[in-house]
Formats: sequence, C-alpha cells, structure tokens
Amino acid sequence: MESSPKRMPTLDEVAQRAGVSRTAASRVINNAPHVSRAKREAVERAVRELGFVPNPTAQALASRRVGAVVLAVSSDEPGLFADPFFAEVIVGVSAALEQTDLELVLLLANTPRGRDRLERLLRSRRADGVMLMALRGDDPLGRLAEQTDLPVVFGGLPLTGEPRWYVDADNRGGARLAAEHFVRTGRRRPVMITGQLDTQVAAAREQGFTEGLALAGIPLLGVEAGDFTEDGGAAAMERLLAAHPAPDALFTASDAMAIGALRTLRAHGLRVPEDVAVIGFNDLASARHTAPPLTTVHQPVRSLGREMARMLVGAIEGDDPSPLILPTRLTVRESAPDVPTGA
Amino acid sequence: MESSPKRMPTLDEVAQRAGVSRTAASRVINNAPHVSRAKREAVERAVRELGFVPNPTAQALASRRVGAVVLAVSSDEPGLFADPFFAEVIVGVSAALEQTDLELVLLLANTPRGRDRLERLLRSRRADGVMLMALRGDDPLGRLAEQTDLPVVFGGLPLTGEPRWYVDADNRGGARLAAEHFVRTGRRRPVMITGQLDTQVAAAREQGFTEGLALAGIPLLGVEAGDFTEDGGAAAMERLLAAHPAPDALFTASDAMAIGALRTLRAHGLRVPEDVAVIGFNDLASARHTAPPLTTVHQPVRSLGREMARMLVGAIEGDDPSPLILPTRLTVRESAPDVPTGA
DNA sequence: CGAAAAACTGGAAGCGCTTCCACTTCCCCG
DNA sequence: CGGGGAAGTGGAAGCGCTTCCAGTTTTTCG
Repeated sequence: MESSPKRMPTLDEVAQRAGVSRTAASRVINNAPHVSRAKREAVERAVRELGFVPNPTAQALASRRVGAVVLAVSSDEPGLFADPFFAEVIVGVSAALEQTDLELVLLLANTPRGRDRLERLLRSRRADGVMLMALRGDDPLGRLAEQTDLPVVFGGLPLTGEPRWYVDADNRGGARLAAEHFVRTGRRRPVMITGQLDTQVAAAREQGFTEGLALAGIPLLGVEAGDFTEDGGAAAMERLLAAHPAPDALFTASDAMAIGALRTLRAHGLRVPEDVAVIGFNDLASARHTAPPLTTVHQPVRSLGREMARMLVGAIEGDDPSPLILPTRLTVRESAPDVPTGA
Repeated sequence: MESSPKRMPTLDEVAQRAGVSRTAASRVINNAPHVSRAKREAVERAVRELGFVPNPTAQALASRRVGAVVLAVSSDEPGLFADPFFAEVIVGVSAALEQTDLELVLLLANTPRGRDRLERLLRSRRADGVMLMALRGDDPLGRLAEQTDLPVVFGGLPLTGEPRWYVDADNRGGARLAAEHFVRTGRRRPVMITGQLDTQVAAAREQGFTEGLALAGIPLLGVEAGDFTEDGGAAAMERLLAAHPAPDALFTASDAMAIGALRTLRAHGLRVPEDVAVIGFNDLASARHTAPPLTTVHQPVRSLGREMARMLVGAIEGDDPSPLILPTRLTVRESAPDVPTGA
C-alpha cells in the first residue's frame, strides 16, 4: 500500500542546519515578523540547500487551517456536471483562488455515495470552506450547510430560504429581458419551457418571464417543464405544440433545452425565427452554433465562479461579505432577431 | 482570520466514553481487526452519540496518507479548461474516485503562479498522487513529475518520452479512420488543420491521417496549424484556401477548429459536404449542433478520466498498472457522409 | 490436556508543524 | 543616560490521530 515515501527534509533539519530554533525557522517560512535579518537569511539558505517544502498536512494540523476549499456540485443527474456551465464556473473559482493559497477540491455529489461524502466533509473540517451549487428543491444539504460552522457560499439561491452568503445571477431580470424582447418585436403568443419545478433558477426564470409579459398585457400561452437537457427540451416542446399549435415565441430556461426545442420545431415544419422566435438562457459556446444561432440571456458564469470564491475567502477570513446578484443581459442572435418578424 | 472553530469531539473523547483505549477506538473507526465485538459496539455507539467524525488532517499526518489526489491541467491558454473535454474527464475521474475515499483536488495551472503551485505541490506531499494533463511540448513539469516520488499518471502522452503511467486515446488510429473515410468516399484532395506543433496529440493525429492517406496513395494537399480553438481553425482554413483553392476534404485535429473552419468555408462559398467533406476530432456535444452536423473521431473521454483515476489508485496502492490506450471510432454525420460525394 | 498460534489490548512514541509564553536584547527619546 | 516599548528568541506544549510493541487472553489441535 505504500510507494517509497522517501523522507523529505523537515523544519527541524532546516532549523538545525541554519543554527536557529525551530520556532525561528517556522517564522521565516511563514514570513512572520520577529526574526532578525541574519537568521532569516540563514534559514532561507538552509531551505534552499535542503530543498525544503513545508508539509501542508502538518501545517494544517497545527494551525487549524486546512488550506483548501471545496466546490460541491450536488445533483441527481450524473451528467449535469458535463454542462459547460460548470467548467466556466471552475475557471472563475480557480482564478480567484490563485490569488490565495487555497487549494480547490472538487466534489461531484451526484450519487448517494457522493452525497454521503459531501455530508461527511461538511462535518469533518477537511476544508476551510465550501461552495455549494445546484441544490435541488428540498435538498437536505441546505440545512446541513447551516449546521456546520464552516463558511458556506451558495452558488444560486436554494429554495429553502436565503442563506447568509450566496452569489446568483439575476435570473428573474434576465428572463424579463427575454419577455420584453418578444414584446418589442411583436410576438404575441409566447410559450415557455421551464426547468425542474423544484429549483430556484427555474422558478426565477419563469417568474421573470411571466412578469415581463404581464407588464405588456400579454398572456403566457403555455408552460412545460424540461430538465435542463436537450432531450428534455425536445420533449417539452412536443407537449407544448400538442396543446398550443401556433406559438410565435419560445423562451426556455436553458440553452440546451432551446437546442432540443429547435429540433422539435424543425420536425414540425416550423421555421425559426419566422414562425417562432426562440430565446434561451446561459449563452455558453453552444448557443452560437445552433441553426439558427440562438438569442439567449447571457449570464456572467465565470464571474459567478470568481465571486463565489472571493466571497468564501472573505468569509473564511472573518469578514461578513454581502450576497451578490450578478447582472444578466440579452445576447441577440438570429433565433429571435431585433427586427419584428422577419418573414 | 478565524471563524468560530467550534471544537469537535476527538477520538480521545470517543474512547473515554466507550471505556476503551484510544488505540481500540482508532481501530474501530478504521475498521481494522483485533477489536472484540463488545468494544467495537461500544465505540460505535459513542461515535454516534458524540457525532464524531475523524479529523482528516490528523489522520493524514499520522498515517502519512493524505487522502487526496490532484488533477492538474497545465496549459498556457487561460480558457482551455473551458473546453467540455475536461468537464467530461472530470466526470470520469470523479466517478472512479467515488469508489475510494480519495478526494479530488483540481489545479488549473495556466498562469505562472499556477505552475508554481503545481510544482510546489509535486514536492510537498499535499496529495497521494497526481494526474497530469495537457502538457505542452517541452513542459518542464514532465521532468519534475519524474523526480517526485509521488505517483504521476499522464493523461495523453507527453512529447518528452513515455512515462511509466499514462492513459491516452488512440489518436493516431482515430486520425487514420478519418483518412480511410475520405478515401472510401472518393475524396482525393484532402487538407488538414493540425494543433500546436508541440503537442503529442497534434503530432499523433497528423501522423495517423497522413499514414492513412499514404496507404491509399493519396497525397495530403496541405497542412496548417491551429491552436485547438474555433478562431484558430477559421484562420488556418483561410491560409489553407489561399494555398490550395479547391480541397475536397478537411480533417481537423479538434471539433472546435472544425467549427471555425466551417465558418471560413461558408464564407468562401464552399458547400459542406458537397464541395468539401469535413471531419473533426473529439465528438463532444457541440459536434452534433454544427451546420451541418459534424462527422468526427470519437474518443471515450469519460473513460479516459475514469481510467486515469483507476490507474493512479493502483499506483498509489503499490501495484504497477500498465499504460492504457483507449480506442477511438468514427462518428459519421452529415459533414462527411458515408455516400460518395452527395452533390 | 498442553503448547503454539491467533486474537486482543493499551501505553507510548511519534507524524511535522504552529504558537503561547517568558525572557532577553535593542532602540528611541525625553 | 535611564526607562519603556518593540523586536528577537527558543523551550515546550500541543494539533488529533496512527501504529509499533510488548504483553495478555483466547483458540486451535495434535
């Protein structure tokens, strides 16, 4: 079970070689004050000569600071994480953490086993803080997250109430932009494909869209729930068409679902955008490659990651950062052009 | 700098409450032998009552097993990680690790700072093993990875020689499939967009393609290097067209570059697949959504992740797993259909 | 039934570092 | 020049757990 754990130099050895106390050596490698210039240099030389690198585990145990934070993605769908959305979040998180010396541990909790581990982790001081994403409606993790004394930053509001720390995109506002775009371009028979009913994002996007329409006095013809996947979107679109044969606008709670819906629309001989204008949500790479390219609500995903990480760092350091809502905006492409009905 | 580090129960407390020695308690929570049934149960009860969860840091320090592995992605391009490829790898890695109790720490080493951290990590026993991906040609990390006594599994062969442990996709074989497909469907004027010249993937894909053509006695009209990005592909295509106005087949070393190339081809009034058949490499989600849908070499990305993780676990446990080459296959879609020249 | 083997037990010694504390030394100024 | 505070210093006590070891008890069997 072992693979030659070659012994590495310890702080004691460094101290000895430098002719100082271990305390002093420790101060030097942590860059703490109260060390004379001479000793500091002696230690630095010893460190160099020995190739000393402090053992993080020992540091963690002694200092009670682990030096790592967790990004946990909780979901039931195994593939959810494959959504480029998360890759983008991670890039943001990672960029922010690079400024600190916190490590990022990634936990995909999409199986019962995974959820167990997350739970355990929340209790076990294996990290200095946690970022939690993609919680489902009544996810017990939400509550667990409150019990732990570890700082927890939520990515996206959970349905279970407003946590102390979170970062979210302005889903409601973004959805409203979609509604306004339809109104402005003369669409009068909109339908929507929402996400799972038990997620906050889905709810917020549906609410925003409905509000936007309501302000213009336009009724929402129909709503069907998808599951944020392409196939889910295709299926939802089938159901919508069965009930409302002639919509002239479609808003979906994610780009993936929009892509699926496009497929269904095409299969039914409906043209986009002539017959039906389509707006998605997210604006990741794939939205540019659909046929036609997708008009979609853009959210600053990378920033979301960055801000989550920053907020967590703040919380760990003892500040009490304020929650953040990041702005969304509409990226107009051909599936719902700016000009009223192209046909 | 602290946030109420509420004291958690320690093993000593558990032992005391159960009326056994700490040694025995330790044995129980590690499920080791040499504990009587009675004591075992007493400890288990105490654990339950106290809500004890072992402190992973202390375990790590004492046992010299950290309980974590690193997935490091080294690259110069900040955005590279956003490629869905990595998300898929992570899903695989994570699935494999879930069977163990190793945590996954993710390190995006795309800045000098990040590379420093990776280097430090390699020396510092902060993890039990490392998976290394996306090394560039003469990346010094390759050498560093050999010096450390930590097990290192490479994802994709580095250019610097064959490491002891690696998992790779059959890039060469896959590229050959692409060539054979062109040959079979009557294409005779193929060109290629390769990746950065200093990556092993790019080299292998170029070699495989060339070989496949050579076997049929067909010359490769032209090659241009892209950088695995969409824009790079578009630019490379421009250069290709400037030198070779009438290719009838294009193979690119990645789907993203194929997408860019499609744009350029369209701009030049060339039809796909009638005028030019296009084959990409990777077969991730986006390949299905191009216009026309992309024929592409499929590689089992998730498996790649899974196998890397398994191999690393094996190496950590002291076995000496064999390197692995995973098979690739051609996914035929409309950009290079099975029938000879549709027009 | 007795000896050897196997299963238990718990004390004690760490794992490699941080940090409290009690001093000693140095420097600045009135 | 003397007093007070800042800076420097190292001993020692942990951080919370694993594991070696030496001894004790129980099993197994010829």
